[in-house]
Amino acid sequence: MTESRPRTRIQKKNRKAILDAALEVFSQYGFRGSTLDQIATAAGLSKPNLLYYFPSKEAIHIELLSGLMDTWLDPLRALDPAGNGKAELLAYMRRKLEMSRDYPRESRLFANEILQGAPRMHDAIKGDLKELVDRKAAVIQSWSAAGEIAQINPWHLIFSIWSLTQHYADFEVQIGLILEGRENDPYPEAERYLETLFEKLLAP
Amino acid sequence: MTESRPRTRIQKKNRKAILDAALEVFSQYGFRGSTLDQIATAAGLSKPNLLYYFPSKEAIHIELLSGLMDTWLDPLRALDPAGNGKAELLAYMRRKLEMSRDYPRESRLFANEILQGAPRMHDAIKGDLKELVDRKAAVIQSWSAAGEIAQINPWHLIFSIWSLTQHYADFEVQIGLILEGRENDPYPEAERYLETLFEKLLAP
DNA sequence: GTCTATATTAAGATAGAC
DNA sequence: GTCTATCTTAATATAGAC
Repeated sequence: MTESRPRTRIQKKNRKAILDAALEVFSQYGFRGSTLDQIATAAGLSKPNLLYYFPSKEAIHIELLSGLMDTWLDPLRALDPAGNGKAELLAYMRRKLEMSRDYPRESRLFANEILQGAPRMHDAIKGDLKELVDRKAAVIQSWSAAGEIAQINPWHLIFSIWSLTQHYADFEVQIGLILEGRENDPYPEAERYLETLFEKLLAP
Repeated sequence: MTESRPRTRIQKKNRKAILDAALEVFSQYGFRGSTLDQIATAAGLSKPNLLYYFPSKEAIHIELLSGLMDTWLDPLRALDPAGNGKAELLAYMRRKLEMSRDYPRESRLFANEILQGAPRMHDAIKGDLKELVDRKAAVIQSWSAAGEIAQINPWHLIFSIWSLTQHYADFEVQIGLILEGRENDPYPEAERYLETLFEKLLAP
């Protein structure tokens, strides 16, 4: 995926600026709704100069997505079968919530890709992601069987952790408007609320 | 919003076909990522004929969104202050899950609009939606005070009902790929899982 | 009401000077 | 490496015949 390795300092800086600008634009408008003009402007470069660094609009998008999948799955990979079930799952939820807070654009880029039918992530979801989820679902089932946590459907448990945490990034605008005048930063309350929710849900 | 009322049967039929096609396309690609060509093809009409019924691409989008807001809020409006707290909230969750199952495109249209910064729904969210949510949050608080349900943040409770149910529509592709070979239809399990979750969360 | 033809602008991408 | 100029295609929208 990273065949062309940047050499000079200026190349590194510009590639980084382009990817950051593209993340900003793609995460808001999706692939087809974004234009090279927007990305070039956001990156402070001309359109042809942008295409000096990347061969096409699609190449930028693919570069972003392929970098994303790994980062996105790291918290789930970190779920330790040897650890305590409830503690591990709560820690996973907290890490996912932190990612929504710290990387909301990445979350929205992913959401856009799925909404559009996952044309570029289809294989990664069907392959690596499914395989990882199935593996971790078995771990969760073993925690249930050992009486560490309640008997619950592990796949839907994972979906619920995803949806509850990513919602704060993906629907940030809506949440901000509804909580206006009440909570400037929804995350502290979100963490308290979700901790309570999963404590109660997982209690055997 | 509905200034031009269709007269003839054929007008009604074509307007409906256009709005249905537009829902299909907009919900997948967002406003900017969708083209009139796609919508016209999906509706079985020529592009100029489509623009005979609607003055512009934006007019179609606005028509869809303004129809959506009301339908979307009906289940929350139905939350009855006189009813039993836990039963009312579980019924709300079930209605929202049914909407994800029966109207997934509407859910994705809404998700796309929020992801793009809610340019056309901003005022409706800040106005009607916020007002309704604040009102129902007070109802939920009164249920907590009366000991009918646990003490929990009512705003985040509402967010959690939205995220958990809408996730099955918005991330349908991802869920389908992960559950492939396991559950053809995720909704029966989703309902069981979410019932358990909210039973445990709301128990005083 | 519906179509073909077309005007007009925007978008992805390239050529070639510096 | 970066720019201006430009090619080409696609997109919104309109004109005008039928």
